[in-house]
Amino acid sequence: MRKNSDERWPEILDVAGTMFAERGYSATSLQNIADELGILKGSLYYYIRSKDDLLYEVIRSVYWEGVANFRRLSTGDGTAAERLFAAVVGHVKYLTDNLIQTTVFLHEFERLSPARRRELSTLAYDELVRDLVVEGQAEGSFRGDVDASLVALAILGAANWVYRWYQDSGPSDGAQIGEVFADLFISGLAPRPQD
Amino acid sequence: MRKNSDERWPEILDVAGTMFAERGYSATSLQNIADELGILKGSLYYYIRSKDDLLYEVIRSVYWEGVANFRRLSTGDGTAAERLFAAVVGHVKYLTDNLIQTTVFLHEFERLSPARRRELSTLAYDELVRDLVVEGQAEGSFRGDVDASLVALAILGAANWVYRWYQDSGPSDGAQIGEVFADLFISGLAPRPQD
DNA sequence: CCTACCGATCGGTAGG
DNA sequence: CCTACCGATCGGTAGG
Repeated sequence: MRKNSDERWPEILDVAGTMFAERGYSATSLQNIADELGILKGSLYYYIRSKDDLLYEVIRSVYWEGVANFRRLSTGDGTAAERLFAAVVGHVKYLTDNLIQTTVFLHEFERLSPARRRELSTLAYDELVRDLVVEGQAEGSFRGDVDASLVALAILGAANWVYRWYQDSGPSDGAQIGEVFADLFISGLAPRPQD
Repeated sequence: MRKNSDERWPEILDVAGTMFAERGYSATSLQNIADELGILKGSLYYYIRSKDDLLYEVIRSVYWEGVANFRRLSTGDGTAAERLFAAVVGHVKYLTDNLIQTTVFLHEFERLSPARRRELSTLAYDELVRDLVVEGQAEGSFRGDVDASLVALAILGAANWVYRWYQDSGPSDGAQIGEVFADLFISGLAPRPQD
């Protein structure tokens, strides 16, 4: 069954993403992907120039959409606490709504070529969260006795780790998980009486 | 240069662990490991029966020692809050003190054969943390309006994620990171006025 | 641990 | 010149 390129390319990205998420990038051969698509392995080279291209393309859109989503939520109206809440909820929801691609991004990022790793730096997220924490500390809504960078890494660790255990079958969905996590961190960041 | 088995075996585990942590299990060939050791690939089969054996042996000891460490800290004397603090600090310190093996455990766990994955279930950690949260809620030192399992996953996410960004060159060491994280979560779990 | 290999599969490319 | 592949094979490597 011949398909035109407009139909096939998203299908390739979908199949490759699913297999990379399940077996890992290095353990997935182009033959595996071609078999799943019902085409010959060599035919994949009409769409890509190398296996690394395929990993890059799977990660690229989920990365840029995710950063844009996070930036929009973290730079809106409201206090830093309100924006941190919205950003954490939105980030976890984005992750669970795009679980396969996010899993590939978070688990296989280091398999990208060095040049592509620099392009899609994970530091973007770290900085957005850290800036929110710094703002909240300046506002006085967050305690000032903790290092904002470490707090940002704690928040992103808890949120990103969701890809390791989340199941669509429940009991909680992404938004619910995000709300619990955001509330926990914002409570933990509340200014203390002795400050 | 022939070495006896007592010297060579830990050397094999060290080299394999380092390469699995850096390149990933699937992207590391037995030839890579043999080259680094200065022996022939086929000679590795004097020590192992399969490549999976090597991954298992790298993960096994760091897993069981880590669980024992965590259990000792979480079931000692003191309140649930005190033990959660000690367990988080000890867990992060254990992770950074054994960064290579812990990275292999946390990143390559899914590459183990299904039987071995069942043997080294990551649920052990989840349950230990959840039990601490439940105890703290029963004691009244933790708020009761959050799901203990979700809180446990947030704590383990933040703590385990450390393997993704920790650097021995600083600025914080494992114990310092653990103290900030533990304090943040324990503050976040403090009973609220309206409860 | 080495020598001497195996069945199969790897990522990638040839001409048409 | 292009799109959308094919059958066959390249040099090397996989686990055993």
